[in-house]
Amino acid sequence: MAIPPATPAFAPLYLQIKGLLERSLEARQWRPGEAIPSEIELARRYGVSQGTVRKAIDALADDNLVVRRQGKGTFVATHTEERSSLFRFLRIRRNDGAEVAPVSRLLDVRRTKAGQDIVRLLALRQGDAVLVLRRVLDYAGEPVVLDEITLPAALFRGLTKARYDAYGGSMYSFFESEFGVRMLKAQERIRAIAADAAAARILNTEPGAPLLAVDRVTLTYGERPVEVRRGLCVTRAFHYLNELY
Amino acid sequence: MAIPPATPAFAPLYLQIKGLLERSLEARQWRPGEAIPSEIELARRYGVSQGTVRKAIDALADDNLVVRRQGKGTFVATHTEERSSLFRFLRIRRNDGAEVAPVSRLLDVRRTKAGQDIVRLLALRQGDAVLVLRRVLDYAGEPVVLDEITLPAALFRGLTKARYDAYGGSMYSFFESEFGVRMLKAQERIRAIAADAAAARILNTEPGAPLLAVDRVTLTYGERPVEVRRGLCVTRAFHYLNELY
DNA sequence: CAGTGGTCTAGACCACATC
DNA sequence: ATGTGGTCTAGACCACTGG
Repeated sequence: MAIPPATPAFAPLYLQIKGLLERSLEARQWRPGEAIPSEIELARRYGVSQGTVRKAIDALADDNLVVRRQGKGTFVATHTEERSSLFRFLRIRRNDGAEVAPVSRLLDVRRTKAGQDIVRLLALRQGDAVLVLRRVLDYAGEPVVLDEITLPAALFRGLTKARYDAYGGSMYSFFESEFGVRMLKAQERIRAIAADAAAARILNTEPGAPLLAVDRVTLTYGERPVEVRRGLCVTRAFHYLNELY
Repeated sequence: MAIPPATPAFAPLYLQIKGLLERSLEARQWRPGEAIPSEIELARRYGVSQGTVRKAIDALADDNLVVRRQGKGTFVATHTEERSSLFRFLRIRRNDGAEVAPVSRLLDVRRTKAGQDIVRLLALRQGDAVLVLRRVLDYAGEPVVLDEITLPAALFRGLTKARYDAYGGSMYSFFESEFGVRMLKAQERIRAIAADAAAARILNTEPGAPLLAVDRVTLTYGERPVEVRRGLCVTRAFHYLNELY
């Protein structure tokens, strides 16, 4: 132990360390996919024991902010690598349960002013600009999900359809590597609705057909909302999977 | 340290301890809501350090099998106490987000032979008997969810409508305290369907109206399935809430 | 081999609950 | 005052990775 904490610990020491590491991650002090310093090095740096750093990193790993790999190190979590991370935010499964990766097809990108709901959900100011993306997820060539994705324009300067089309990889991987915006967690509200004519056409079904409507608000560091998304899903051959525990 | 483990630890020691504790829980060595022995006592009993027992109990707490309370002890988790545990398995929320507890109204209990799907999902044998419960969840007097709950008859001997009606409390609390069956985790598959005439009548909506169909398989100790449930939900004023992280 | 995270121990002290 | 879980430390050893 080198430096005893001056503050009598409003929070436990390991949570303070976790907070410091979180701020470093947010500041992109280490890039996604990169290793952070070893536990021993961090312990030395912060003047605490290795056990305390360990608890801090364990907490970060629980939050999916970093990934531990025995013998190698601890790495900044990324949407770009690891096939598994795709299904963390994609809960749609084929009815036989298989984890099939869909093809993402961007229909259009449009720029507009945020409506009242979006202003509230994204914590924007009245009149702020947003980008609205419409995209379809195809499974084996069949359209299954129609997403309308709303983003604060200020955070995604230069996002165009051409640029996404040129990029290979998932939407969140695109956001992370091209705009430095990392989606960390989300809240979804799910309802059943009847398909309108436009959605029915795109999803290759009939108007009035029951659809799953999934309304998502996605958060980045500091609980800041950075995406609002509505997904419409045809659940004939697919379903939304959720684990309760 | 008293007894060094004879086996060279196929699993880490703390996971072995966790397994032993789990078996004790399953055997109802301590009743739901009761305190388990203190960390120091367990460490003495198993001949390991307190830190190892601590990691084992932490893992059990992560699985929601026990609840830690500082200064008091560690308690066997129960569906009977704690309002919060209700919403662990009930994801329906009012559109304004409020956690309102519904009133559960049992329509009927019927005994029958398990069909092919149920045999598979509940790991039964062809011809085994099951109980089928139909119940409605009312929110402010309005029917919102219609559940069809299928249980292995062998585990729920003596379950009747009268007995449930006499019992105050949630369904899982009823199962736990009256039949010793504890629901630990579940998997849900969610789809949008059109209401049939029967469901529409009970849920006070029109045939063909879009409904959320939530298919749940619920597991107890040892990953054994003990409940299959289909919930139909009118999502006009309500939705299904899910957190992704 | 050295370096990393993973486990285990032993002991000190803190925070909380109860009597 | 006592007993509980919660934090923190220091050090030993294990298991995995890669040069």
